[in-house]
Amino acid sequence: MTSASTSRPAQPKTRLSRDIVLAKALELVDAESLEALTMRRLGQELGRDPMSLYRYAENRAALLDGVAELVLEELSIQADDPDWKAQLSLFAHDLRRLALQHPNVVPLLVTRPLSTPLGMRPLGTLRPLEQILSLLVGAGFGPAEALHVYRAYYGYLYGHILNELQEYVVDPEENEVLLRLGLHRLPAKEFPRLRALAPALAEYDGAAELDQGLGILLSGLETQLSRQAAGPAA
Amino acid sequence: MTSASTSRPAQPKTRLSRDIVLAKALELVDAESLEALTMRRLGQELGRDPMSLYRYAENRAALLDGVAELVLEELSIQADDPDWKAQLSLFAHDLRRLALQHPNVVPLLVTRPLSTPLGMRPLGTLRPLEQILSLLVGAGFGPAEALHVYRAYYGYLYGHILNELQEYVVDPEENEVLLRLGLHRLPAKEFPRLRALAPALAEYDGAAELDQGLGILLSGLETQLSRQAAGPAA
DNA sequence: AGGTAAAGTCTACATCGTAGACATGCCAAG
DNA sequence: CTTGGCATGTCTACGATGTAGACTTTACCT
Repeated sequence: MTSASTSRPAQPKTRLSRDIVLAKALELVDAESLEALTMRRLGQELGRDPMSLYRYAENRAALLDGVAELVLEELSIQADDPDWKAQLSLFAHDLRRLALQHPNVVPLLVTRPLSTPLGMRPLGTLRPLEQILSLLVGAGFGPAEALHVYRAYYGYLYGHILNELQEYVVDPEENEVLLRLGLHRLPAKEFPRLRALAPALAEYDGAAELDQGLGILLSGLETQLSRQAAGPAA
Repeated sequence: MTSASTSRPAQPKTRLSRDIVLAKALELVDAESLEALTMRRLGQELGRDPMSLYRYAENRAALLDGVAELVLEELSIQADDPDWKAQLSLFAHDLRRLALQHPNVVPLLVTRPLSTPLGMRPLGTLRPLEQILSLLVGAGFGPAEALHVYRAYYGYLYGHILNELQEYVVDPEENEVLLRLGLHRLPAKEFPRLRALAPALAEYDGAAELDQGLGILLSGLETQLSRQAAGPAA
């Protein structure tokens, strides 16, 4: 063997760039896990010294932010569609698909913002927010109402994704078996409902569930807001 | 100074126990952060060798799970209340209060389950699920319907909490200023809506928002499910 | 050809989780 | 009271991690 052993997927020529680094980082996270994304490991994966990464991200936390931003950039929203509910539904399914495609990144999407005040987040992270606000205002909502709708919408959306990922088990064959096995550990006296629901847990249709919840929430919000706008107290 | 320098809050006598360890761990997480909770630091805080902790938790991850479980144990639900919507609303506000009280623990509550198949989670984590299912079945839902309602409910609830914590800024005085300052960084062309909403962002009433969203979602689910149960296709 | 700034590397250090051998304390059985 | 034995706590040590700072190499513009 001249230079490659088992996995050395990087030719030692090409110049590095932020995009290349982040792409490889995402690849690594998808293939293994968040903890597997260490500076040394990523450096090795790129055929470069780990320290070279610091030219493209201030530190590891920033690198993680970069990965999250990269994923979110795959999303786009048609901000001028007058049918806001359809557009929000579309966007929701896009995000859901993304989450299922990059499950290991979801913890980042969900927790990184908690340690970063809103105004300081990477722009890519804030863009969806701005676009959705724009969509809602364009559809006739007042700015404050739009914020209101956005919050309920995003809240439910993120919650649903977390829910679905929690119930998602990798191996589709042994799914039921594993599930029952896991549940079997639970004391029967204390967890009768949960144990009885094992089969129902196995046949979970995430997309349908998302649709239903969103539909209810959004049309509910719509009627409530329009009623409020019609006759509020002065 | 005889033995204490700045902070040595542990008398070297008392026997350790899992509860003591977890309580101190939670205290530390609340006072500082998740990353501050290292084995060495916690050992020092307890006046014991770091390695002694391994008698009470297999490893650091298990310790984190323990902290999450400890927090969730503060919750309780009245599973025999026939007014399920009121009970769910109560529980929701309990959880919200808990999240605001222990914001640093929320990432744990949200992400730890992602790496643990449902059946393998600490029992304390699963108890709310079981109790809510019980509540719903007791109120007349079929088991599958109950699961359905639970998912939408918990999804929205967790989403709302994440949302609220994201917009929560610590210093209540400089709140507006900081917020505006943060937002001021955003390019005006690209983020007009967001920048204009700075004042609205500042006066966020989490409890009210939670109530409204939950109310809409739950009553929507109720009517939809009852309609479904009345006349479904065979 | 030369010079300058960027890109990449090397070395070193503090800190982390934790394995494994060891010391110490406590309680029950003799 | 003595003597086990087992649970509890400690010590030492190792490999891995993030990253600072000084250095070398490379690429490009004049």
